[in-house]
Amino acid sequence: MGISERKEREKAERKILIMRCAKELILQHGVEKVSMIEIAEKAELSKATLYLYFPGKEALFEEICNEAAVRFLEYFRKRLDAEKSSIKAIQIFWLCYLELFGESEDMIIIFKMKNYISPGFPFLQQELKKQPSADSFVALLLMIKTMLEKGIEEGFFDPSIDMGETAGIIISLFSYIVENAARLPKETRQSLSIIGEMRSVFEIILRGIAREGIDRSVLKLPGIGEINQR
Amino acid sequence: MGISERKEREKAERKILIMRCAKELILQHGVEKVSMIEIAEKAELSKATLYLYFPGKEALFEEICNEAAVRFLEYFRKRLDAEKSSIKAIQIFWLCYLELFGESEDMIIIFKMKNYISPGFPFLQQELKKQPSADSFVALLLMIKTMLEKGIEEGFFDPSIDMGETAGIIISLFSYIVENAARLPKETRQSLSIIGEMRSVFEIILRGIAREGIDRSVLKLPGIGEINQR
Amino acid sequence: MGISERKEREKAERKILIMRCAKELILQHGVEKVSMIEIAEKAELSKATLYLYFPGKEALFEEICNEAAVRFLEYFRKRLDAEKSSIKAIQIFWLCYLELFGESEDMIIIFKMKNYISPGFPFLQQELKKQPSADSFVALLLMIKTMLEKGIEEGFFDPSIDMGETAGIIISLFSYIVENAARLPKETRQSLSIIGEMRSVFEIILRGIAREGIDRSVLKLPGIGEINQR
Amino acid sequence: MGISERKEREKAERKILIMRCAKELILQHGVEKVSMIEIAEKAELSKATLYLYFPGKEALFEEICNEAAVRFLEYFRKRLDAEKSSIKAIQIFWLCYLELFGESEDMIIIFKMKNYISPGFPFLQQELKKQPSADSFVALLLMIKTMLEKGIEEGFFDPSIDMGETAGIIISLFSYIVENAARLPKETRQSLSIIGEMRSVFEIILRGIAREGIDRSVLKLPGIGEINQR
DNA sequence: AATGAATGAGATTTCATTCAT
DNA sequence: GATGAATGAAATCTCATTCAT
Repeated sequence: MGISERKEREKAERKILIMRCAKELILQHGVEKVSMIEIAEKAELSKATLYLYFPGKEALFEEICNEAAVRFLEYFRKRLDAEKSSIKAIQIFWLCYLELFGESEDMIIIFKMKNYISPGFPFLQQELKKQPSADSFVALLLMIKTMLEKGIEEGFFDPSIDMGETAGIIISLFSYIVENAARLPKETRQSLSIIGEMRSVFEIILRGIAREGIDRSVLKLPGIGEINQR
Repeated sequence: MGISERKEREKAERKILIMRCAKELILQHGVEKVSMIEIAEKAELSKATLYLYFPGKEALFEEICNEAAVRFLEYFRKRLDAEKSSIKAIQIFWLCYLELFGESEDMIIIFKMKNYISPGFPFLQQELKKQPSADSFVALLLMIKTMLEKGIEEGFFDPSIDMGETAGIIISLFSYIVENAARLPKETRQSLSIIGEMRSVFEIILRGIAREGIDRSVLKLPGIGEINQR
Repeated sequence: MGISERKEREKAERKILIMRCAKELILQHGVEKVSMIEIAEKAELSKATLYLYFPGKEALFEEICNEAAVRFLEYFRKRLDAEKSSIKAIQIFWLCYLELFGESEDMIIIFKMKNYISPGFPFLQQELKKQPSADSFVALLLMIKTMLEKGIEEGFFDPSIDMGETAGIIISLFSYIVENAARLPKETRQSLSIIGEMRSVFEIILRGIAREGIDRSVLKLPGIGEINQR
Repeated sequence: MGISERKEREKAERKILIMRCAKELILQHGVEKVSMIEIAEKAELSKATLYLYFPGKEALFEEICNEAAVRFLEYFRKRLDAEKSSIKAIQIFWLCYLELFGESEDMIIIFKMKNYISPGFPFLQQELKKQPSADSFVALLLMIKTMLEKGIEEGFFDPSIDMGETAGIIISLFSYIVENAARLPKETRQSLSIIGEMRSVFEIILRGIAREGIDRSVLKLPGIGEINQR
């Protein structure tokens, strides 16, 4: 029992090692340009060994992506409190995003991979069904949608707007900005301007879906200063 | 005289044929996956012949992209009237977009190619300078920015918003949706839902950048019905 | 009659034009790297036209080579006087070589082409018979051999030496130096050092084949100064 | 332990196999005309496999060349004795040359490759610096130069002659003859006449650079007969 | 007579994947 | 379980030569 457990643990560790190396390379060079040999070399394994842990390149990438998405969702859920208002939830969502974007770079991985694996998502959901790996994307989408719909109930957002669609827009924009930001060196990426830009976009969207007459100052997202205070 | 003219015309037609075949393949499989041999086969030419018309793959793709962008800009400028209000101009912009999106698929090409040639644009403009081929993207960005700034002057939009950034957001979103939409079969793509979705996005943005208190009905974009009436 | 003559003349002129262009390119880039299209462009003709005048690349090159060799032989024969001593003849040979090397670059063409067409010559004369184009090389070889043998008769050279072989050595060395020199820009090529080097080589050979006891000062070749005085 | 050693040996053998096949093809068709696919076919490997052993065509060729040059230099150094006179050293040099020319064909490879990699060498040494692969050629040149200069000190050779230049001449001639000889079938190549010819050339040069009055019989090189007796 | 257009054959190189050990 | 070695398939690009007009 002890032995088989250890073996299993070791196997899991190897898998994580491979995924971590792949992630680093993806962050450096972009998804398309990462090759199996590079990953193998970085992990100090042989190419053939990768195939013991993953049936192929595609599967490896999908798993990387899923894992990051699941982590984000958990991270967010942990910080979320059912009683909080939708606006508050959105602000927390934003903070989680910022943190994982800057620190673990998980957001970059998520969106880079999303664009590679399910480039049509969230707009082409019918195609999605063929790729079970996209489950976590769907979960993300639903979470945002739920928040936004709660915002309608609470009177912040315009009830005539389709929040499934809006959730898609938000994911798209974040995805797009992330894809761009990922090309910058890490220091630049964490600079105020990039994060400021993402905030602008998000705020414009929030204002765009708000009910007429809502006080816009409520829709403001926390800035960098407020993040550190948190 | 007549002969040389005809030859020239034929040569131009061949060039167009190649570009058309390349465009179709790009629309079908995405830019990255299109190879010179595929284009050659589709055009019923030999690989070598392509190189008579274009110095290389890169150049072929750039020309496809530029041509589409120039066409869109001209198409739009022809319909634009200097005296019209910024809101009207934006509506016309939207109509032009819709038409070229649905009919000639030029918008799809533009944005697909943009993502291939200048993936960072519009957010990483410093990288842009290395690629002179991106001139037409810049022109597009500037045109949108100008419209939005005119909207500030006319009192529609919030003067505290950076319209260069907003123009970038709009391009990004259009680019993103287009990239997605392009994966659908043509019929689906022209369906109400996709176009409706694009309209929603654009309208949300417009509302998001509008001054507080502006009558939102002014910011509405023409729907499918109105297009055909036009 | 007048017309057909003119036509023939024009045809010959075209041929010469093509050959001249090819020669210039060979001088610039080396034989292997010259392509038919380059020659055609330089001659402001189409590739296809070249094939009207020459059955193929090979034949074009052979003719260029032959023509240069014939010219050199004629040039030399005109300056040669049957009564002159063999040493004097060799010195004139050397002067002719220098002049055509520096001015018309014919020597460069001859040897570059020789190495391309009949790389084995002068050592592999049995293979040569398959290439009738090498006639002029043979003529050159024989001329040198004749001079050297006359030198034996006149008591300058060692009668135990095979002068056919020696003639081959001389051609080889000249060929080799020319091949090297041709890679230099024209100005450098005509500099004292290259010509000086060729002279050294030739003098060493002459001393090497001289009879023992011969006054070596007789074997000196004219230097640059003497050339211009001539 | 034994296993990894065997694997390493096998890998080295494969590398040697590839190089041997490449060498044979070079000997048969000349450097320019040998392609990676031909080498692969001859070695009964796939094209891709070659790239496991060599980063590219260039590198493969350079390694072939270097290896042959290094072997020759070692072969010669082993037979050389510091106390021996320069004339003796030259005779040993000649014997080494003959042996490696006839048996392993290394000399052919060296000079064929030299003409491909550093065609200007030894006359265009300024171009050489760009090609670090030419180190072994330089070493060869220096070795000959040193021998010749020792010959001046010992009173055999004319002190007014530039021995750097002369070393260049010798390399050129050997290179030239080798290039020619390599086109012959192996049996012919090893025949008396070719080797006799090379000997003649070398002897002529030695006589040409000898001091006046030196007994020419000292400058004789061992003939075929003497080689086998050795 | 001249040529624009086309092409077949071939070159180098890359990479995901397989398999014997 | 791990891997070194091998490879098939594909990509981009070049060039001498041919042929219809």
